[in-house]
Amino acid sequence: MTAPDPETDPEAGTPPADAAPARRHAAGADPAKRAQILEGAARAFLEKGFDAASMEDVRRAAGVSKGTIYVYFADKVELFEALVADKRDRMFADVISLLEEDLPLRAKLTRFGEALSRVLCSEDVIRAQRIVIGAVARMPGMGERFYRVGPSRMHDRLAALFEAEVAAGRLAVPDARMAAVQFIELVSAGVWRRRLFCGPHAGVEEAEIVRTVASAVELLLRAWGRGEARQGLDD
Amino acid sequence: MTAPDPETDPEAGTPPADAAPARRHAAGADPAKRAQILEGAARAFLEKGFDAASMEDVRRAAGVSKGTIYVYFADKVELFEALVADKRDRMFADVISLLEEDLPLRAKLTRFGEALSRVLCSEDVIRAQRIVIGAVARMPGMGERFYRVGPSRMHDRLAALFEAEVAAGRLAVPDARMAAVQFIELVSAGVWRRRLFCGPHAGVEEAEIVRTVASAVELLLRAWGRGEARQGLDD
Amino acid sequence: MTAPDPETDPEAGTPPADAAPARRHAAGADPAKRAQILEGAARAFLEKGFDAASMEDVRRAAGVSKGTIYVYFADKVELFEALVADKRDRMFADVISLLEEDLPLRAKLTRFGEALSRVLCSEDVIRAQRIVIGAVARMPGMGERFYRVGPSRMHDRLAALFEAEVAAGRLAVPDARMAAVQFIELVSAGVWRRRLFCGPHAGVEEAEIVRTVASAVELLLRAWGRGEARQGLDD
Amino acid sequence: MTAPDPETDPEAGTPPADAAPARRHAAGADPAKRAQILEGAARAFLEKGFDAASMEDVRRAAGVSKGTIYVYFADKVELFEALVADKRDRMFADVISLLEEDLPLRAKLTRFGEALSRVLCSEDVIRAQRIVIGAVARMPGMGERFYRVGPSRMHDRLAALFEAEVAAGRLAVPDARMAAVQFIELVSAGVWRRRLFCGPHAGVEEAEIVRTVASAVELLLRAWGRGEARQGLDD
DNA sequence: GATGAATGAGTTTTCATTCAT
DNA sequence: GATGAATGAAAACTCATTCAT
Repeated sequence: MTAPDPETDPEAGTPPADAAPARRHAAGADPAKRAQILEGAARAFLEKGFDAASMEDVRRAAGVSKGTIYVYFADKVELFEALVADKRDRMFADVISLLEEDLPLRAKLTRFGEALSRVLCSEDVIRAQRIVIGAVARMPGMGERFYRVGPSRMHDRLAALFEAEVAAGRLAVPDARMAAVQFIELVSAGVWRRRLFCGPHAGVEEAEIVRTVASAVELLLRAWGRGEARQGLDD
Repeated sequence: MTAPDPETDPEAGTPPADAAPARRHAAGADPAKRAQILEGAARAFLEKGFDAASMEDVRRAAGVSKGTIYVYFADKVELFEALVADKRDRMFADVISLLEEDLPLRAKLTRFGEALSRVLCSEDVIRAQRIVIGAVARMPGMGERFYRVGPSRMHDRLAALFEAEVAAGRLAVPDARMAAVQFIELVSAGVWRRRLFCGPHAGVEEAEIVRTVASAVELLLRAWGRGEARQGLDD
Repeated sequence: MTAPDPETDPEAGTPPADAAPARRHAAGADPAKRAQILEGAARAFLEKGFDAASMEDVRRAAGVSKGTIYVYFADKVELFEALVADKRDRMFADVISLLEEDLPLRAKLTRFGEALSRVLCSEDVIRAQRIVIGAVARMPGMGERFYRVGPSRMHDRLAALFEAEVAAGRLAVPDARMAAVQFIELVSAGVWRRRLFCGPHAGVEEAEIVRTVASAVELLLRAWGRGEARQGLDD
Repeated sequence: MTAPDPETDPEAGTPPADAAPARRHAAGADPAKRAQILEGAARAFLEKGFDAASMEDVRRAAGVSKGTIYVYFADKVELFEALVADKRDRMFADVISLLEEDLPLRAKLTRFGEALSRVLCSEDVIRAQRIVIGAVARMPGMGERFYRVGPSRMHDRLAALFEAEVAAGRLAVPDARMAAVQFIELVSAGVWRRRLFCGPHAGVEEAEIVRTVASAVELLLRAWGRGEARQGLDD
């Protein structure tokens, strides 16, 4: 349940990099070049969006030839899906790991919430999410996978944590998964949605995130906290 | 605070309709034709997205000539922005009006929450939001305006309601705006975000929305409810 | 049997040209523009062949824009097939009509044979046949149609003529269709095949054609001629 | 007149094989590898045609590297011309040899005619001829050479035979070369041309060839046969 | 004032050829 | 000497926009 399971995704991603640095790579199998292309694609797509970015933009940003891109990726869509798959996994891994730390509930939720909110609301990630959302109509599978390995997995992990806390008598939530979903939503309440539609409010986000997460934790504990978990609540 | 302020938007909308109903309209000044074009644009853009829909698609759906479209709208982007502005206002008006009704707090929040959630998560509105979000990079102003007259206005109205309830001693929220933002987020917790990334879960949404709104109301009242507003809570 | 039946071909060709010169044509329906494009396509394809000629070559030769070509023809293949269909019918009509003339058999065969041979071995027609033959693998239907309305129809008409001559006692061919096929082949014996593979032998063709047709007629009449048809044969 | 004269061709073919069989070949000088490449090229070009077959198709079919191909052949055109030169000679050798056999005229012409017709109208050879003909515009030399060592040589050999028969009193042709050309044309009358433009008429060809050759022989002998060569003719 | 045929810049993708390994 | 990854020019085709009718 805690093991990472990236293998559930059809997009295997990088071909097995030889342990011993091979002198010559098979066509489309040089991980460095693949990464270079993905990096250029990230720059081009994040700046302009999927449709507005041309393969020429990608080529220029990646510093490779057009032909080379097509050796590594069958077409523009496949390149984009590979890019999303690549960033996605990296993105959520660190955040989830915070739930494994040995900390009091309040501190753990706060650290997790802030980390999650910071990631999801950072400029690049917001741009990426906008593009993915904008592309869902044409690439439904990609959106589903993004949701599954991102938000959905968060829900699972957090629900498990809540259940453990219930068993330990520190929480009285009647529906752990609902509570998990609500908490995830609350940690970026007002920020994530706004960022999806609006440009960054210069410098505001960090303070807002701290306030928002603190409020989310308080709301949760005030509603469902028991025993030591209620410490510090006025009531 | 409750006054409608559409005039803050640069998109004036319909050109000044002549006071005296002219028999003949100036170029690009026939409101019926304008509406006809917007209707066609809505169909075309909702079905295919901004980039994938061609002006030919719009023309066909609207049943006018290409030239006419360009008389009413300077280019594709302006047409799209006008379309979004047009739908946007209609969309939020009804929902907000529910907050004016004379009902007990719990019922009022439930009705408002369900209505809002149903609107925001309906297939067409989800599609529209995806397209707007996907277009934010290229049309930042449009996203800002959408957020301002949509979610942001919700926050304002709901915060005002909460303040009134605090004044009436039925709520003890320390930060009415934060609570408003949180409530808005909670009423579609787990549904809106998923729908942004995924196709509809056949038939699931309605039941999910009812459950989710009920849980949101309960969470809010359990944390901050006072007096009669706590009726029905076990604790 | 003698009526022209161009309607057997699926390629309807030119849309009905209004008797009264319309001021404005439907998209892709201006016969003059269509002819202009076909003329440019003819120049481009005849010079370079189907694959080697680019749509840019066609555009330049036709003096229209690329977009316009694609309004009139769905793609490169369709343009080419339309071109072939267009030239084909014109090409064979005159030749076949020679068989209807009221002349002694020997003269009729000679005139027909020379006309056919001249057409089939002229530079432009040879180029066209080369391109069609080279394209058969990719457009089998086009090759079949070319053969059907070209050589095959010749066989039919000539076989009918031979049958009439047999009935009139001037010919004793045991198999009129075989004789027709043989005669068609003989009138350009050695010339057509060579021209398919080789460039023009400066100035040789005309004399060669006359000699070849004379020899073909003599061979036929010597083998199967009866009565007056044998006049002038030494044996 | 009967000596092989491949030296008239500029395509020397295999580079000078070292007199002493070297253990190691110079670049582009290994005949086995050259043959292997040509074999792959044959497969690739016959299947797709000159333009549609890519050098990658050739490489795959040949099982060598791209670079190696370019060591043996300067470019795609040269490879194709070498391929055609290679197949060409093989193709006509056997057929011509039939003219050397010691058989009665009628039998000899029949065997020769059928063999020639079968070869020229077989699927692979038809495909090859289509490709060569389609490429004549871009590679005129190749077409010329094909005609010269193919049909043209046939004409020479057959004309020589006819002259011998005239001298022997068995034939009375006034123009042996013309008769030779005519006979060559007649043995595939109606079949070769049709096959150039159309796909195979399932199973028809063999019977048609036999009938056609018989008719060609009969026509020739009926017109010009003398003495024993007229045996079996009704007249 | 409305129309829609024409435009041509710009898109994605292919593939003959080269040259570092 | 062989290899095959990389190249980039060029291809077919699209579509937002204009302007003569």
